[in-house]
Amino acid sequence: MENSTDKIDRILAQWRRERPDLDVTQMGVIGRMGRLRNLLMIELDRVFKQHDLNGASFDVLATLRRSGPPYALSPSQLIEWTMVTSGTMTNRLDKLEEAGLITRQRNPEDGRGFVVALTAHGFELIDAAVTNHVANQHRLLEGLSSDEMEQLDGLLRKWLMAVSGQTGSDK
Amino acid sequence: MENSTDKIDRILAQWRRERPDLDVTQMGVIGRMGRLRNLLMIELDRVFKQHDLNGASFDVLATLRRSGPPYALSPSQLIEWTMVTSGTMTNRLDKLEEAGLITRQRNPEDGRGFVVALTAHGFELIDAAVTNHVANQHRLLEGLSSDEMEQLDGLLRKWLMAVSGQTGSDK
DNA sequence: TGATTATATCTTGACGTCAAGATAAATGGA
DNA sequence: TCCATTTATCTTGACGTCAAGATATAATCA
Repeated sequence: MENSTDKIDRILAQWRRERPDLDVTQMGVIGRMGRLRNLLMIELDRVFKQHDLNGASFDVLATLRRSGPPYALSPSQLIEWTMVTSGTMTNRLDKLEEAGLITRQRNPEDGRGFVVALTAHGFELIDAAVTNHVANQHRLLEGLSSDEMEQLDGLLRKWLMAVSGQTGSDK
Repeated sequence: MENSTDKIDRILAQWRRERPDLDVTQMGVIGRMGRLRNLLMIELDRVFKQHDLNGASFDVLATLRRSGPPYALSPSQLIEWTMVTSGTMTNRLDKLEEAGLITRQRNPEDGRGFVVALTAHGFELIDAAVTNHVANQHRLLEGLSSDEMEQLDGLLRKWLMAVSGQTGSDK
């Protein structure tokens, strides 16, 4: 017990044997983050599925919900918040519209644009889903103390800022 | 300056306004990790692309390379290391075989199986790619001190272990 | 030995995503 | 006013992934 190793440790050990010239410390951090992210996605999807949603549809509905009344945004605004391409957003909106969770109306003030709004059903559904989603996230972080969680958040924030700055993304 | 906010902070602020009943601290941590992961993937892909690879093909070739001589594994072993489904692996191997980076031969000791091996070209390519990949990872972590990196790794390890145990995945 | 069960891999069909390009409407000068 | 440019969104085609099921071989056991 203790000092237990995981798959990432075994990968790093292999590299150190085969390529002792490389310092794979960073690979460990990045690899562990990737694995964790995948695992978390699977767990989050479980709850989404209980509401007939997936990560993509949840993302759009949640963005509309938290934007506040009248729970309506343009596709462009949704694209900015969710950081997907316009093609992806068109596809997501098609599905959500067909499911009766949103409406898509032409913007009377700009003939090029649309206004995407939550339906009553969409509102109820996302409000319930978010409640369960947040509870699920709490469960997934039970393994860390609040101090550790705060520390982790600080480090991730710093890292994210650094990489964003370096690559000119986000804002 | 200082105390700067990012997109995640703005999302959390919206939730706190619209749903003050929810504690979204955990959402912040998970969200920031997701964004960071996406950003990192984009940056890693840049280097993969320089070698005509993507994350999927790099993953397979790297697994074969670090397994050591004779740089050969079964599809099942590759599936276990890379944690993808068999259908995904078949697809990846088809592409790599067509590109001349691996060979796929029937296993003489088990008629159901195959032996996937790096070609000479595949070996050279992945060895060069890994060198650049590791340098790229170093660059992406320049924003953190080695102390911070170590701290982060420890927290991620603990979190990963907790979630893995909770969900019975990984090993 | 023959039948059942387990294993290794491939096949198929559906998804969500992206890049690139097509439309159509709005904007900014000349 | 008219044309060139920009903006908002949709369309198309290609990818990588997964779940479910199809095959074929191996292992087990009655």
